[in-house]
Amino acid sequence: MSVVEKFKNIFEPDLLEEIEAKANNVIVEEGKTILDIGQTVRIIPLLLKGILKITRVDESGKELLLYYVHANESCAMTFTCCMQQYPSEIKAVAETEVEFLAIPISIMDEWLVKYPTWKSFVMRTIRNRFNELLNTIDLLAFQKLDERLINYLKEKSKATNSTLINLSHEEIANEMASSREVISRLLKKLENDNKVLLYRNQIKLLKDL
DNA sequence: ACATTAAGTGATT
DNA sequence: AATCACTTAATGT
Repeated sequence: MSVVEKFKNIFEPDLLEEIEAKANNVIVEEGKTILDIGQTVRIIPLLLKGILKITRVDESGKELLLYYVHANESCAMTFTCCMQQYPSEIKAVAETEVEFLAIPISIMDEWLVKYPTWKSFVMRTIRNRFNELLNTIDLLAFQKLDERLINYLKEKSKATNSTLINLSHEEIANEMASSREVISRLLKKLENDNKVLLYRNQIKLLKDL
């Protein structure tokens, strides 16, 4: 599907034309880091295909999942970072093979005044993400780890479009900034409640999770 | 058969 | 809920 077709309901025709003219099509293979902490944001990614995983990393190298960017979305953090060329606070990894349009940040300002649909798109993605982050903070602050784990598994399942999760308990623990033993115990509990099936490096999600 | 890595468990803080 | 120390199970060589 062409770019124009994909976004014709969102952006005005003039803008679509300019996107076609000025944006580069980029394809990144699974697992590759697109943007690391400290790097300067040079482009705005407009996701066409695949999923980006956005994480924070603390001093000791532990990762905490912030959110996923799905197709037809962009990353709110890049908007906020790029305006004034701040280095990135976050890390973006291609969760699957990813295809996106790279829009040079130099024309961001121009588009914001020129195209109302671009402005509302930017505002909308920032607002959506902000709400989601508030939600995440709620989860961290008030929700118990077991609920967070269920949440995590569901998100993962949605991201990979499969109920079979290919992760070790340790990998999950790292992404949730927890420890392997705790995750193992919680998963065991979920298995006893017939919510999941556990295998080595694999977790099968059952319907009534 | 052996080594390595993932997962399970009890005790301690 | 995290960490430690240890056991058990699965997997690769």
